[in-house]
Amino acid sequence: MGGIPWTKEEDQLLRKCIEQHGEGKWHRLPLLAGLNRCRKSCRLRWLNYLRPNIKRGNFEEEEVDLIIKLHRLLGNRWSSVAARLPGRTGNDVKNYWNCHLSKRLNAQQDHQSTSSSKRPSYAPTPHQPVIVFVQDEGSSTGPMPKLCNFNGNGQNNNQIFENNNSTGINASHHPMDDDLRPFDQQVKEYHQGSDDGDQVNRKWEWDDSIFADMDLWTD
DNA sequence: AAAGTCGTCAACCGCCGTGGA
DNA sequence: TTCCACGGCGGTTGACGACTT
Repeated sequence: MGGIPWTKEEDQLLRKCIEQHGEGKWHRLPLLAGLNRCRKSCRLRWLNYLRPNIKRGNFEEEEVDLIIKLHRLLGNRWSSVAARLPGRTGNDVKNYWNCHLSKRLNAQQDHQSTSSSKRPSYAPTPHQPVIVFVQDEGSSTGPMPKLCNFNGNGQNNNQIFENNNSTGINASHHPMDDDLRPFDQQVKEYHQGSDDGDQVNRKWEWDDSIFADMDLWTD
């Protein structure tokens, strides 16, 4: 393991302390619990192992499917992915991805890249929904992320896009104007560009909008 | 049976954003 | 405005068990 394993006695002390004082105040917890561990270790041990309702064991097929879909939408934001998987932690999801899925998907991508036409590395596979940043007309909040589908040439499939008016996408806005840079970069710039000082709420706001869109897509 | 290799996953590390002083 | 403490997160590490040679 990557550190000193927790003993049953330490787990007991941590659990007892959190039952008494509640979650949070991690900086005080080692002292309160009488543990010779740093605040981060205590928090991690609780969140990844001791918290009630944590699901252990193999991932089910539905969970794996969901992880793949969510990762496509969110990238390596493991805590956000895990938030949609009841009982699973970000660490679990991350480990599962690194051990199982990244290799599997890389192998698939290698196979695709040798058998299909040229496509930019960040471009989606055909009919794979991706996020584009759309400036809604009359909106003062700046570009918002929306799901969009692509055809096999790496171009937007307008048919699907325009049929998806229920997502709130402005059909008069041509999707090819949208930004197709790598997702992580767009997220970073999106947050950097925020000037309302409420980035956390805003992040969840658009996460939810993406999932609302995704539901429409998968229905 | 022994040695070497690989896969898994708990734990740690370092960075970032936030809020309060 | 700056500094600092804290919470939170993703990336990485490394021990250990399983598997292969």
